[in-house]
Amino acid sequence: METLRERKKQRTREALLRAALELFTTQGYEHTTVDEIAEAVDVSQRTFFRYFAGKEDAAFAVQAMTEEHFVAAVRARPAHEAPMEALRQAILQGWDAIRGTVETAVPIDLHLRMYRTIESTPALLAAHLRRSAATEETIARLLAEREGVDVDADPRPRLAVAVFGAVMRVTERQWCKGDDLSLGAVRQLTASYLDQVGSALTGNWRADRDH
Amino acid sequence: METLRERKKQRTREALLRAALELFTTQGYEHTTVDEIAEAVDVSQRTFFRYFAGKEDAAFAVQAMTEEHFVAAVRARPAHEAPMEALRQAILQGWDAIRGTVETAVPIDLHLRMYRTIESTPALLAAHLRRSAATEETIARLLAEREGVDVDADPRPRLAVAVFGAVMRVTERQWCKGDDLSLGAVRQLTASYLDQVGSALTGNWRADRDH
DNA sequence: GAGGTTAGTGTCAGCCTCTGACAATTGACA
DNA sequence: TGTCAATTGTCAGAGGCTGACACTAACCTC
Repeated sequence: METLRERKKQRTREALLRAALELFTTQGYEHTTVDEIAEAVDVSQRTFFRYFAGKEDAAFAVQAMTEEHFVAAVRARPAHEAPMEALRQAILQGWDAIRGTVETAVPIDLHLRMYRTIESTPALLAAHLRRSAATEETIARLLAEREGVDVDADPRPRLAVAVFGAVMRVTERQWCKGDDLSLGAVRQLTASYLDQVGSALTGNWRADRDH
Repeated sequence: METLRERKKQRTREALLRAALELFTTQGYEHTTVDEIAEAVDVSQRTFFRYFAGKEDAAFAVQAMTEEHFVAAVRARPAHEAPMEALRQAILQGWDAIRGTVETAVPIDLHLRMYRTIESTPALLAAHLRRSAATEETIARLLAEREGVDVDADPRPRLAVAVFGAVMRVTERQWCKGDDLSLGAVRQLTASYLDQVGSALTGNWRADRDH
């Protein structure tokens, strides 16, 4: 943020991002045109595409930050931790750290509402799942290196990470459907669901149906 | 397939589908325009959109058949089977049944090559993951009903199905990357990876690194 | 501080996906 | 054979996205 130029650029980008998220969450992603976003910030449509690769890119700009944060958190876990435990700790601590990371760019409330929009917009949900898949690949390589196994010969890193990702997806989905759209709620859901994976796989659900 | 009209429609649809998949797999999905597909079958662009909701819809027309087949296979499993075992049997038997199901519409080889294209095309991969998520939701409800639990109150059905789906994704990915693009190869990979989930989750990979 | 350099922006033209409207064609059926 | 209905083609247009080029504003040097 040295020169006037850079500050102006930063401001334009943030204005575009905020306008985009605001429009997406209020009137829907599909019903928001790039022209509208550009007009709300009073720049040309062409300028929008100079800051974002497309509508989708704007929709996930904040998510991208939290993903990076999560990867860094996994990398920072002590080497003696078992893989799944490292992932669990990283995600739980990640939910706490989001507030600080995100709020530099966008109101935290807007970011949380955007989750709902993503979950209920087919095109965005698809993009979200693909992004998650990419992150999982990164994490799988990271864990494989940590544990000293070959990620291409041994399927266990990818399997473990995929299972973890699957639990996270179910968590997000349930969280978005509920009323309590707070960080505390998602943190609690995350821990709860991670604890139930084992029980879910053994598959004797009929024994105790009062879950 | 009674009237001449219906036969013509069927032929047009199959011609469009085959032309689309052929073009997608040879010159790439993004580099194929709808105009090209329509021209290859000698119909107007508008007609293509009367048969398919979009390029993407054409790309997944065959996958949609196999997904339905899988859901039906799960529904047909005996009630005494544990959930995960039912899924395992359904998918393994599904891989065998694909040949018959698919070949009525498209050469089996073309369908298998399409998997690779999907896996290597970001837009298609995203759509594929979303479709899988939708199928998983269907299966989760099915299993919940089978086991007599409430799918919205008890997270275990969704968790189990999500984990299963995660394993399938890793399997598909590895299969597409390899050389042997046959049904036997994917069947074997599927069984192998399903067997390794437990081992992957316990997370003591360092003990035996020779997987 | 004037003048040249560079970065960011606006404008314009164009491609591609997809949709609605209307007219033309073709199969179905009495 | 003539009417009816379904299928198709044509046309126009919205919306996402990109390349080219000119213009403006910030930067940097003298």
